[in-house]
This record gives sequence, structure tokens and C-alpha cells, in this order.
Amino acid sequence: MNNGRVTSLRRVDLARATGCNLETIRYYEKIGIMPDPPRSVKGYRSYDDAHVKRLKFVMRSRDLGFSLEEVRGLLGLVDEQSRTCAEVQIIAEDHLTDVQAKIADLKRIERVLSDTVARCTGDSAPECAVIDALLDA
Amino acid sequence: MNNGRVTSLRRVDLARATGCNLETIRYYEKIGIMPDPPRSVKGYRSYDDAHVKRLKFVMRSRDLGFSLEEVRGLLGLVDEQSRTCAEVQIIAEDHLTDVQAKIADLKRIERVLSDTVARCTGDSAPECAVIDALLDA
DNA sequence: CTTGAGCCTGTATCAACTACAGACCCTAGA
DNA sequence: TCTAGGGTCTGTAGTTGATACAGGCTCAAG
Repeated sequence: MNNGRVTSLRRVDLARATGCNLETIRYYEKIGIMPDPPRSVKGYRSYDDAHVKRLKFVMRSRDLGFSLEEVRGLLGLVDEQSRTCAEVQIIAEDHLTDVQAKIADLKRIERVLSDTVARCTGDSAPECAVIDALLDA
Repeated sequence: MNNGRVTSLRRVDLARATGCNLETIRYYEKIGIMPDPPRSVKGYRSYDDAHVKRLKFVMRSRDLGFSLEEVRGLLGLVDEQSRTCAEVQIIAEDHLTDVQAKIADLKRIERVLSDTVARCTGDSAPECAVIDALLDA
């Protein structure tokens, strides 16, 4: 047995194993987020478990809203222990601050929107509280 | 007196009157959000108060997170009373739902991030709770 | 008359993908 | 052996919402 290890995955297999879009894999390779994989004689990309693991890492980071540049930074530690926990912590804290600012922004928007929509009559008249608010704010 | 009405504004004047970026005005014209303004003999764009009002409307809508396509829909009412309050209400409510979904998403992200960062040692070791979380989630 | 600010156009750039065209290849089944 | 269908490769274009720049023209104040 091989403990489920796989030695050669096609691009579509990597996509299925990770849930990543097929084309995105090629894109990540182009911008250096994923390494250039070995190729078959005919030029076909050949992936293994390490690629699966790395791509999942990237996708989880993206899911948490890290930018690709931030992901690049995070991968530094994974790749070569070249970054310390302190450095990673700074990246994550900066990102956390961004996320909190976005939440505050959206909450403000939500308040304004729901207050305004609440004043809508909802009828077929051309007067509308939303439009008025946007015109006169 | 003219009650502060202005008959001819240059592009830079419209930008200053609204806070909009100079180039964005041309962009909005290109995509049909702003009308093609009258031109001087030499081809210079000439704006008036109606343009200021419309651009402010657009900017407030964008500030509330409406997409340009949604703004286009909202402008329908302003332009010709062609839309009813009920239609506008639907656009606004759909958008509100989007905003609420984004808030929920970001709150989830915030929770994960802050929990993870809290487990950081912050020292110069290459072990890191953030990286571990991203690798093993 | 010069200087500086503004105008015009078209095009390029950004993030982060996604999609397509056109050509090639590989494998399973009839 | 042939064929169908699914997969591969490359390069390039499109998406959203702007923003920036190049190269040339114009205008008004001093």
C-alpha cells in the first residue's frame, strides 16, 4: 500500500482534489503562487500530494480574505521557514484590521439601506424614498 | 443673481464640485452612466448643475455599495419616472441582502482570524499558529 | 509671449480570476 | 482499427470599476 499517496495527477485531478477551478491552477502557476510542475514527455503537467497540500493552503488563505500578495508572504514560512511567527502574526493582524474596517463600513451601509427601504411605500408611484435619499443626502 | 446656478463647468470643475476623480467622469460617460455633455467649439466638455446633481447621485449610490449596473437601474427613475417605487425597492432590498451576506462572511473570517492570531507566540520561531491553521483546517 | 494649467484622445494597468479558440493527445469501447 | 469524448496545451480576451499616462492641443493671466 501507499497510504493513499498519489504520484501523478493531471490538472483536472488536482482541480477535483482541491475544488479549485481548472484555469486558476494555471493562473497561480503563471504568477508564481504554485510552482512549475514536472511535465510528461508530451508536455502534460504532473502533480503530486505536495501540490494538493499547497493549493489547499492557498485556497484556505484566499477564503479568509488574504490577498495573493499576502498569501505569497505566508507561503514564505511554509516553503523555507524563512519567516518567523512574529512576521506571520503581523501579516495576519494587518489583515484582521482590514476585515474589521470592512465590517464597520458594511454595517454603516446596512443601516442606511434598511432605514431607507423601510420608508418605501412599495407602490407603483414614481416617488421613492430610496431615490430621494440618494438625491438629497 | 442666479441663485448660484452655473452654466458652464469644465471637467475639472465638475470633479471638484463632486469630489469625483477626473478620469472617472470620462469613464462614466463612456459606459453611459453620465450623458455625453455638450461640447465647446474646440471640443471641450461643458457641464452644468444637472450634471453635478447626477454625478453626486451616482457617487452616493456607489458609496452605498450599489454596482454600476444597479446604479443604472436606479437612474431609470431619476431620468424618466419610468420605474416605480416598487421596482426600486426590489433593487435596494436585493442589495441589502448582499450586504448582509457579506457582513456575515466577514464576521466568520474575523472570528477565525482573531482566534488564530491569539494563539501566536509572536516569537522568532518558525512555528506559527496561523500557518498551522491554514495547513490543517 | 510665455508659462502653467487644463483639455482632448486612445491605450495600459490593477486584482483575481474565468473563459475561449484552435490544436493536439489518450483511452475505452464497438 | 476506428471513433467518440474527455482531457491537455498555448495564448489571449473579458470581467468590474476605476485610475494613469502619453502626446498633442488650447486657454488665460501676467
